Amino acid sequence: MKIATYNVNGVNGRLPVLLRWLEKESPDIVCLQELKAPNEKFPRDEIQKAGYHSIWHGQKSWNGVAILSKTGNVQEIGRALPGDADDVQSRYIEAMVDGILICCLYLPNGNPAPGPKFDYKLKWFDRLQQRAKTLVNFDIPVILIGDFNVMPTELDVYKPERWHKDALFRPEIRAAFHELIAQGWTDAIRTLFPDKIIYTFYDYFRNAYQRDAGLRIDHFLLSPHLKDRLKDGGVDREVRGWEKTSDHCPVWIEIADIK
DNA sequence: ATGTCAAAATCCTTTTGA
Repeated sequence: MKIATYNVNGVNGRLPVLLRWLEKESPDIVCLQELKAPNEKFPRDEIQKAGYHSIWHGQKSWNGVAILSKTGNVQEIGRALPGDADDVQSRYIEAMVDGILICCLYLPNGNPAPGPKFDYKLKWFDRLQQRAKTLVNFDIPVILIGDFNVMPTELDVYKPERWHKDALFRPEIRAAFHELIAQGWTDAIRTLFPDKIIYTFYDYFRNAYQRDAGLRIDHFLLSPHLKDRLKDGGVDREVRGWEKTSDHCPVWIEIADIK
């Protein structure tokens, strides 16, 4: 089973790119982030024509997450991260898909830091840790998937010394990510490729993609049930070079089916 | 400090978030 994540940076503006990639790579399950569309403007019909059932949690202008499935065997569990009833940002959706609990998330960017946006990121991260602490002990496979807006280590940044004060790399944020991992989660891509430089995002500025000046911020965190079923993974880097593309690349993993 | 991109409001140019 192939599972992918893709921060599309506007699901309608990037729809031709999304459909072209779905056709080419044909993942079984896809998590999307940054839909930048209200619920009524999600392109359900076009995605259905491409062979995918979808559930989504949209919002006007910003944020928005969705889960796509080829089988349509999807049971939504929730569409808000517990812990703050006043949080109106659409950044989380959770569903059982083909026997796996898929948690699609778009963690806040947090810049500029310090400031209220960084405080919101820290609080959101704390809520994610709380939810994850419950999920990691579930007797079913669980994956936390999406744009975490965190580079976990210096290997995940093209020039780490330039990023120490950035909200994506500050010590507090890296510490939060490592605390999350310590609950028992497996960073799938880093586990497959322990020493490899892998980026999932390239800024639109200064020809970052052409210079390979990227960041690894899109992650799959596997619960203990799935650790031994991880077969392969990678980044569809060439998609970042397509016309009218997102600033993120699609990322994917392959999970062995249950025998 | 800079740079790019897309979409909304301030509405055909500027502001915003990333």
